[in-house]
Amino acid sequence: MKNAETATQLLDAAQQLVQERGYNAFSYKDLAESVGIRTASIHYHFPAKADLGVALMKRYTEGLSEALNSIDRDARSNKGKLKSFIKLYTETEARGAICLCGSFASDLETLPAVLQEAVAAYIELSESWVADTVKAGVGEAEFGFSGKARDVASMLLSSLQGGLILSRARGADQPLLPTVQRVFLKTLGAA
Amino acid sequence: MKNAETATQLLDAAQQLVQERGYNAFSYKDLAESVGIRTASIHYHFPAKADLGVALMKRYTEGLSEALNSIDRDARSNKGKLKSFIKLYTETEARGAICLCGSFASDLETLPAVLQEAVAAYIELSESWVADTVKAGVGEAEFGFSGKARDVASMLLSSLQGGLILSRARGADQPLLPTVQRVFLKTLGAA
DNA sequence: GTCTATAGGCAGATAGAC
DNA sequence: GTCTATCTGCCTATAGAC
Repeated sequence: MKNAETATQLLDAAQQLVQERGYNAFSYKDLAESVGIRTASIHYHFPAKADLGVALMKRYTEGLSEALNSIDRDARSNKGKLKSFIKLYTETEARGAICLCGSFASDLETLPAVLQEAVAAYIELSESWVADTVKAGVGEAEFGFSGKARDVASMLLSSLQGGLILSRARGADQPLLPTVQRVFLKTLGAA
Repeated sequence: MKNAETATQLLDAAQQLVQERGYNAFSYKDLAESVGIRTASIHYHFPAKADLGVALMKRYTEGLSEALNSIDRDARSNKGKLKSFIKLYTETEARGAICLCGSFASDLETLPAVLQEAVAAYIELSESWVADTVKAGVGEAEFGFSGKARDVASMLLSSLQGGLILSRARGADQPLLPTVQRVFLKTLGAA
């Protein structure tokens, strides 16, 4: 039986490294130093680096799925749901990091196929949830928006991913995501 | 005197590699094979990899500057200018690549300071040009948009950068940038 | 300007002791 | 589960011949 605690520590440290430096720019040595074990021990939990990458995306996608369920359960309005969704990214921006999925996506061509597919699945999950939420808001006359829900959903996801990347490069004193939220809600006719 | 032709070939090949695979995911060996020389010869033109990166961003930023001058000279309307600007990215999407600046930005934390600054400068150039163009369009009553020009400019850049990254991951059959353009122009009240 | 040869270090990964 | 030891290969970079 694997030691779940070490595996979790490895995933936590690896996630931070990928979100800060990128999948190709961190090594098992970096990870070993973060967690306080030797590189050879990491291979016990994740035989190859690709296995670690797949486990990261799996956990991240499950986390998103749970967060979306939470939002659907708790939020009072479709506008509130979308704001809660955007908040998931705002927290990442505050850490000066980028989305795990966005980080993998920017290294896409260097990734094994399973990992590429995991990236696509994460995007699809996000996009369909946003589109459904927009549709619901339009149907309930909460948003004045007229147009394809899929289109604004794509736009939102693109601007969140790009916003995180540009925000970090511009500096912590000029956050972009509040602006993304403002413009997006205005576009929806929900401002 | 350096052989300008080889240096240009190296920059061309390196730019493609960065836009496809990322700065940390290509090597002098890859580059040498692309151009048909030995890795040691690359060091004659670009002593360290960072020098190559800086030269890439310098050339890319100068290219943008020239493209913006061209657009300002030729376009008939502010809407036309913005469409020409977006077209610069559409061509990148068609190649299945991402923006050179976006690629560097996603690896930001692993870059030397000069390169980080070059990334920030490229973003600032783009953003201020878009904001100025939006302002002009609002002033000339071409756009119905009311709000901060800087905000929509940030939004557009974020969605273009993020759009390229997500588009590649979703697959060539579902381009995102036409959608980005449509939603953006609608937001501007220019559709 | 480009080459061969080589340095020195780090990458991911495996074998086998404990 | 974690360790030491080790492998093989690739990385950036340099020295010096041509």
